[in-house]
Amino acid sequence: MSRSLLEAFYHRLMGAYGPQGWWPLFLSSSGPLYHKGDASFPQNDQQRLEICLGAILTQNTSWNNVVMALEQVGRQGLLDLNKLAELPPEALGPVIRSAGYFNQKARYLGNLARFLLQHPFEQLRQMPTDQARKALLSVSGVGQETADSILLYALDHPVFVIDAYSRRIFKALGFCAGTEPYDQLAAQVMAQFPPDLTRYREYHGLLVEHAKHYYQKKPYPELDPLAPS
DNA sequence: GCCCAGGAGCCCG
DNA sequence: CGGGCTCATGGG
Repeated sequence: MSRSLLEAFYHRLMGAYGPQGWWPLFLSSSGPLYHKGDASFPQNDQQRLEICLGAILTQNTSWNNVVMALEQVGRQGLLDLNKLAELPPEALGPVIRSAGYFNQKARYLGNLARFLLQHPFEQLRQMPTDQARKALLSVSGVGQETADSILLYALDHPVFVIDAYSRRIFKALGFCAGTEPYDQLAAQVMAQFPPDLTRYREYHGLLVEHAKHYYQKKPYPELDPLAPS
């Protein structure tokens, strides 16, 4: 994993697409969906919770389906930790139906809500990153990518999120083999691309945007138009 | 009809 | 540790 290539690619993406301002909020924010260059984001626990719910709901699922589910959550007044913690999965499932795997995800959301009641956002934010990560991973339904998304976007911990897109793109560009275990790939990136909250958020958002342009449908382009030389 | 989406848990060799 | 299976809706 070359530091200069990783850096160059970041700037190419930024030049092509501009700041992405992830994570998109629409339920708990009356302001803009995206938060370009806004270091004070997220601003409150309700926004942090929305990010956590989205991180679970988007597991192997297109964002559009997640939006529909989150709208139902809001409509039912369920953007609320206490309610989510107590609501039986059979009752929550139909609400998030559009996000798919709704029986599983209803359980996962309940697990996470009960965890967050025991570990308030402020506590998780102050905790050392690796300790907060370990705690999140103890929740059934929170795997590595979901944990890192929550850490990065909801808890302001500078961790690099590896997802199917970033792995696919880095592999195509020859940055990595593509078969590395999650932790190993994340560690390689973070060793070469210094931890920085805003840059990590942007890089992930940019990779997803780039993937939607060139890495959605097979066959992928022979040569990535933004490949740094 | 088919393929895929911003994965995770479980089981099995 | 790695691979295969299950979970499910909605859009292209």
